[in-house]
Amino acid sequence: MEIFESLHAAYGPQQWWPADSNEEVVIGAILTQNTAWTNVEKAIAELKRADCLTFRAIDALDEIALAELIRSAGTFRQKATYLKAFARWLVENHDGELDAALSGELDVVRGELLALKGIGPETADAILLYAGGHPTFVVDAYAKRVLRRHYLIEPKQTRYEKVRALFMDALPHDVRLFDEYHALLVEVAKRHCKSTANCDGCPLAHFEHDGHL
DNA sequence: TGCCAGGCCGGGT
DNA sequence: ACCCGGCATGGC
Repeated sequence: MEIFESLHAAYGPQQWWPADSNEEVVIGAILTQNTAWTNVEKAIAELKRADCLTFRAIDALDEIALAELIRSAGTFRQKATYLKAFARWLVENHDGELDAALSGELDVVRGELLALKGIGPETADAILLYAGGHPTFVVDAYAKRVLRRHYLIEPKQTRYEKVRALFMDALPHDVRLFDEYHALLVEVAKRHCKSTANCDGCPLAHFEHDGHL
């Protein structure tokens, strides 16, 4: 866990996914697909203003009206469809109770989420970790960028499940660890692994060929 | 002013 | 299995 320890020593506890409810986590997870978080915040504010920040409300809402509320998040017609699909699934199969829907065995719930339109592997893992309290590792563009930059994965070996397995096989399955680790990878990527590398002061500067996570 | 951001889907090879 | 075009807003 050398990388984790270095990042943790440098940045400390992160408190990453800001939300007032588990439902808001899921909504944010869908809205943030390939989208800057600042644009998601505007959309969430619009949903809150319309009192539509729950899946029961979204299930009852007209899809076109929903799309208009979340316009600022980009790809808003698709995301409106995805939110409606999630709401319908939740109400039909779990009486609209998110916590109950996420309370099963990790792999089982993960499979159910992946079967939904608009829920891919990263969104599923974010939901499972941050709303469901399941120990699953969230792999995003930031994590891949950091790993590539430090030669911990091959340039082409960025298939989601492979990278996820890299972490899951090497680390204890602990929610707090996975939460914190993901947040720290985002932080170091934002500071040092943008399009142009700012390696000055990067906590990982000396980890170039160390295979440990 | 074009490029990018906390992806995913559907169709093609 | 993997690759690609489309989706779309707001910030830099």
